[in-house]
Amino acid sequence: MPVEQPSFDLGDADAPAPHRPQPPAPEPRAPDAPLVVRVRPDQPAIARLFDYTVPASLVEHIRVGTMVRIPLHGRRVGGWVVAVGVEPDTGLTLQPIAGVSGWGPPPEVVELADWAAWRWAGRPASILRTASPARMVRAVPRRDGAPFTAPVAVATTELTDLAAEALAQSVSTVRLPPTADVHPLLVALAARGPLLVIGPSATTMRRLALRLRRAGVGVALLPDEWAGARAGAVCVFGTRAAAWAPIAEPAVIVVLDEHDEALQQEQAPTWNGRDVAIERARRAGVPCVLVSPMPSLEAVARGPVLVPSRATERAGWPIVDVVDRRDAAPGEGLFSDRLVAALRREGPAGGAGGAAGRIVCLLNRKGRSRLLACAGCGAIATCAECQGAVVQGDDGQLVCTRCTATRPPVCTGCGTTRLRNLRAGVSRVREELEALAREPVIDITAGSTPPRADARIIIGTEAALHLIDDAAVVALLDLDQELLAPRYRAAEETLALLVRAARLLGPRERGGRLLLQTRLPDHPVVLAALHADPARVSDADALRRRPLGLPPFRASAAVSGAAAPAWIAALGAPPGIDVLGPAEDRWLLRADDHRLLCDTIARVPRPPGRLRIEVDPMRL
DNA sequence: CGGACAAGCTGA
DNA sequence: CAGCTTGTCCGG
Repeated sequence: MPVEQPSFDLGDADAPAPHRPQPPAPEPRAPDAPLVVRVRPDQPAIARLFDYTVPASLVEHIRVGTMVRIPLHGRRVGGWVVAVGVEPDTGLTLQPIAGVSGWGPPPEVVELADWAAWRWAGRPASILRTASPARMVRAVPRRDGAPFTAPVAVATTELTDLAAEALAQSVSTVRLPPTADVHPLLVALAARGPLLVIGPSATTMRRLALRLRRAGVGVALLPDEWAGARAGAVCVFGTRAAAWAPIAEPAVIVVLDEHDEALQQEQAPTWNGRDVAIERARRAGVPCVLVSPMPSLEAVARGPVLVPSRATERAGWPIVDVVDRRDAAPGEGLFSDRLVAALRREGPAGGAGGAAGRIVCLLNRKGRSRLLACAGCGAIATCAECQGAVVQGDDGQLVCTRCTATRPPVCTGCGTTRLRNLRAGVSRVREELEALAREPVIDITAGSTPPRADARIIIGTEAALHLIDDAAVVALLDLDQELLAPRYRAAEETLALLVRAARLLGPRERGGRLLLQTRLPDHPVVLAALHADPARVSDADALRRRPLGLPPFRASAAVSGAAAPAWIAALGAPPGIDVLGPAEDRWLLRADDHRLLCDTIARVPRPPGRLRIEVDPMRL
């Protein structure tokens, strides 16, 4: 169904804004000299830029960011125009570009991609792919200079005051409790002009975008409405990739739930949407407003934390029941009397909340499996050295829990590679809960479908929090497993889990309860939730991390892959860089700041072969 | 990335 | 020594 699209609708996406002049026009050239553009090929392995001429018929479509086809070494590849009207090296015959594919990111984003490639030791092309539309955009809507329509002013509230304070800062964090409604804050910020709003959850971003649209404000929701965002004069909402949104001139950049790890890209380059947003706002000279119920140390290091009243903050955290399990015998810690009472609706929250008093029990299991059986002969997978139980690591290898010996995932009995995850943990707990509750219990793990609305008791892993949005009680059966996890962010990650649990329960006035079973009742995470005071975690973490040189106090990068030994050899021992390892075929670099770390990484040539450099790794 | 070309291996 | 594989280089 080809729609005739004879030429590009240039719209007014690059119309000059009153407070910022157009970028300088291309250098004057002889009337008959062809326009020359510099192009970055869409091939991450090719780091160079190449110059091409532009046929006269295509000149009107060319701007910085435009996606073009170029002949390169006898074939055609895609690329982005990164400069227009350049002076080519003399003595070089330039080829013409082969065509214009469509609209690309605006010039500021093309520059930001270069910065991010430095900051996260990646390739600009891989960033530009993220910044480009999923499908080619042949035309963007015309807005014909229509101005941004700000929302109608709302009465002054605590949130409008916080918004005003945040707008006076270049970077600040507004600490709003887990169940607080951020819509009024966004309305107040949008009085300044079009917002760029990014956050970890697609469903939340969609909901907030539609709500602002209903309030009469122009909104484009990424990734679907890329062209609408490129046209300008609208607020743009999206998940972490929206940090690269094609919005030419946001008045404010907002990052919701800035503490959430989903804002960080998992594959290298491991850019973090919050940090991209902060840099983008700095370059644009506009305020960056971070919002979180539990500001990360990274956010705290960037600017002031603006807090609402104690009453507001307390109202937005749930009632917390700390169940001290220090006197429980080892192994019987999962089912306290308080939990059993809640299961039988005898607890204080028996009639509270929606979903007929739903109870969600969480038992998180990181890693892939605790117990594996062979799909062929049924044997339980054990260690070849000591016959201990093995668990499957994230890389698929079987690791012995006793002697840490590692082997490939192959059955020692019959040689098959098909191993079945028994999930004995959650299954057994489900049966025991059913016996205790005397009614059916549903279990939910990653890949499950959302439970029926009338499922009253649910046991699941963290994945359950994505599939359920309503509960009267959320019980963390083994909080200590989270608190004591061997990750430097364990405390922040656990509090983030409690934040998500709190959102199932709703505001404190709904009476939902967060049940924490723990042998560490005085842990800062427990106290933070109990007192609605997340600073207890960030203060304690800062005290712990600073002397250890952990993020954000020092910068780090993990280097792995087949080419890592050669790269480390080429790195040598530059001043100011600590090189640790290898541990599990991974080296760790540390420096006092990112400038030194990233400059050093950029100077070392990359040997051929697979090399993964993870700047700011999640695990050290 | 992927084509071009050079250097190295093999079999009659 | 042709014919093939493997490796390195480079692109406008």
